[in-house]
Amino acid sequence: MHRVDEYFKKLKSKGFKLTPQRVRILKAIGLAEGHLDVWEIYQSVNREYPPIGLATVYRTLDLLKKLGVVNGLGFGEGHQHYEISPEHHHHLVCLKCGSIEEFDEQVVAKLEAVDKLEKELSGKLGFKIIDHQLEFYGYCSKCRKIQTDPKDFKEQGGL
Amino acid sequence: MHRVDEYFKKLKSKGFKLTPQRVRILKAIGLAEGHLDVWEIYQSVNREYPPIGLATVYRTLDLLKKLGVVNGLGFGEGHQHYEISPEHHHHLVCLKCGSIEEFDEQVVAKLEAVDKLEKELSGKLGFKIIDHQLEFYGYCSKCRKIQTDPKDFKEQGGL
DNA sequence: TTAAATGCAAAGCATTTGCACAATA
DNA sequence: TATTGTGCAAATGCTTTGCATTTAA
Repeated sequence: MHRVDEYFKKLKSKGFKLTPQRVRILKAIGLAEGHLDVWEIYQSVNREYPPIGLATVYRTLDLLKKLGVVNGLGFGEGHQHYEISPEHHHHLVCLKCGSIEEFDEQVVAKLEAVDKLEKELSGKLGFKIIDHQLEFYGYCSKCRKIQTDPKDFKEQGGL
Repeated sequence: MHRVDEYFKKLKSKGFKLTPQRVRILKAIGLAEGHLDVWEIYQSVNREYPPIGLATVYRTLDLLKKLGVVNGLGFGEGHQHYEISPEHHHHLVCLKCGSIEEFDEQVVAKLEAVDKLEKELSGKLGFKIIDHQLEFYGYCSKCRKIQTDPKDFKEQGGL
């Protein structure tokens, strides 16, 4: 059974109604390749289920977030991207161009340490930890070459 | 010499002008206890330097971010909070009430593993890493007690 | 002196909200 | 049938931008 289907049960068990909109929004997020933002989710659902309002998308995401079913990720763009709550997620965020690369954990040593820490913290701090996110900030290969000075700043759209 | 002062030098050396606004914005962030958001920074600077515009705060933060001097942290509130770029920063973000607690790293085992990983990644991925952020998501002690169901949802302002 | 920076006000988006109507359980 | 959920459109709120003016170097 796919994780998304389990979440349908969770909604029902909590007394929320299982509407076509909610089902489709959750599926859209779950089936997407990357992390969709609100507008993309709206578009995606609209393709097969036209009469949906943007407000419904926002309200549903709000609900799903609070149920711990999806996570909203902010990358400093001014709006959020959503994903089905995963084990964890790691990103490389470029401070200049804002690009976001996901990196495969297997590229390097595992992050067992973080998982272990998560468990320890959960016990000690009275904070029930559901998920974590590790992000690295820096400059992507492209941006490492760019100079940052007042003159270029304007031309490059602020780098 | 305080790190903030070094950043003044960095600005100058890159050819940017050292205006009173920029100095005060940077100081406000550097001296603050927590992580200020744009409005708080604006208020803070206004107290001693009235003729400053909100737009200037935004533009300055943009510049400082791109220079790697400050970091914008998004906690899913719809707007960012700023801090002088630190070694690293770890938070506990409550998925229900949105509260953010910073946790003292010393509470538990150190996160050497993350620092080590940072170095390894820097070499392998062609991505120059400047900083990282580790966030844990879950429910704070207060919110663990609250029920999430349709009836309460409205009354509690969506929990 | 001159490019860069600022303030103000207008414009642009993203998100939230009120309310009448529709739909689930 | 009783709530809960939805769509629409208006309202908010945060952020960006254009332009005339000021200012650091």
